Amino acid sequence: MRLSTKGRYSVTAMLDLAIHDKAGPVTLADISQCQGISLSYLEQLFARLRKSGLVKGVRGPGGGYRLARPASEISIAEIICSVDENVDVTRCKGQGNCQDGSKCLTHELWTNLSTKLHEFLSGITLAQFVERPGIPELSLQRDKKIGRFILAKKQAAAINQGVFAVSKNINTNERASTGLVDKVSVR
Amino acid sequence: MRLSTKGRYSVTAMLDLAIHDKAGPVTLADISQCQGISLSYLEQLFARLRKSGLVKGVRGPGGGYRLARPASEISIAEIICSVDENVDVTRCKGQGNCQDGSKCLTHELWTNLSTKLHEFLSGITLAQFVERPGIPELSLQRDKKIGRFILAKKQAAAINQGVFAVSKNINTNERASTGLVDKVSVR
DNA sequence: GAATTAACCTACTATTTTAGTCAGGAATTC
DNA sequence: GAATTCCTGACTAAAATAGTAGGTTAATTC
Repeated sequence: MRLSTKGRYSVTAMLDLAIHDKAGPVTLADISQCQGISLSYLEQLFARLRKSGLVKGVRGPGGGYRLARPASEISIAEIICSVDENVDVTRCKGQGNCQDGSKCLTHELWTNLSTKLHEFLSGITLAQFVERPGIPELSLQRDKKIGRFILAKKQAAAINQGVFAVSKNINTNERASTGLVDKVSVR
Repeated sequence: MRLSTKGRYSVTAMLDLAIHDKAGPVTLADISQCQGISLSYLEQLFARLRKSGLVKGVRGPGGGYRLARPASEISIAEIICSVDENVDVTRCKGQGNCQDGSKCLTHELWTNLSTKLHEFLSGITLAQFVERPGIPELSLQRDKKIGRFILAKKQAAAINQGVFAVSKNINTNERASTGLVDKVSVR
């Protein structure tokens, strides 16, 4: 099991949008440069995110992408679903073809497990990550270094105005990442 | 994001082992026939499961595979980890190469998310699925139909002896599976 | 002890997915 | 009208997945 880079890129990019949301649209060129992802590839991903109604594109100079909804209403699950299209279901597609006529156990197992997984990922929102203490400041610091000056300026103003209020931070789970963890979800 | 068939096959096969565990070893040929998976492919998966210490092979006639530990001590996460090898981590491997010297946000985000996902999958054991009411009986019924007679016989005896006690059943979540759910985890 | 069963092992192959490139067009701002 | 940025579709190389094939070894049964 793994999270494709497609999914990872998307979540990361959306996080970037969420962090800079109050400061205005973020261009894909910025994200591309900052995260070392091909611009064209990002465009493909954002085409899907836009079709899913997660982001809004703003054309022309000063344009870019913004979140279509508040970060608190966008879950990790939604992001991943919009870029990963895996529509085909279990081996026995609904009617159960496990050699006999009866519905096979497998189907129920997977719908159950997938439902639980989806519920889990639905419970994590972009906002929960943005709201963690230090994140906006760290992001600003980084932006300045790589030359996202205009954005950094707008963002700094936003921070000063207290837009990035630090609220209930999520369970950080700082313990060292084991090999197992990496295998499960980070590709 | 998706669960590879590699992972899905493995979990399903392990579930089969768990259901028939008290009745003796299960052959890969049986699983192959029942689930329509290539025998050779199953062998490759079980080689990994064995190396991970999740199953024990029993050679010769009447042999097959058994769980190396009680089903209650084998989590879905362990199974998936043993067959999926994705060792490479996030883009910035530890030191953070997001154009500047500082550790990028992304890394923390993913270790955090992956830890949570792993914890989630670690919390689900094979036993939880086997113990759901009706599963052993349904499995027996199916086994009979496709000709797993010897196994079915042993299993029926086991059921009669009350080996498959129905204990606390897990949250079944019967609601219809949405497209979203399939996209998230079932490939 | 020969035949059978079934685990165990290694190498190869086709298909699909991923990740990326390229080449352009359309809206917006200056 | 020139620059900027989104937006679109078609193509491509590399990697992972899923499956094949052909064999060896250990235990059991006859």
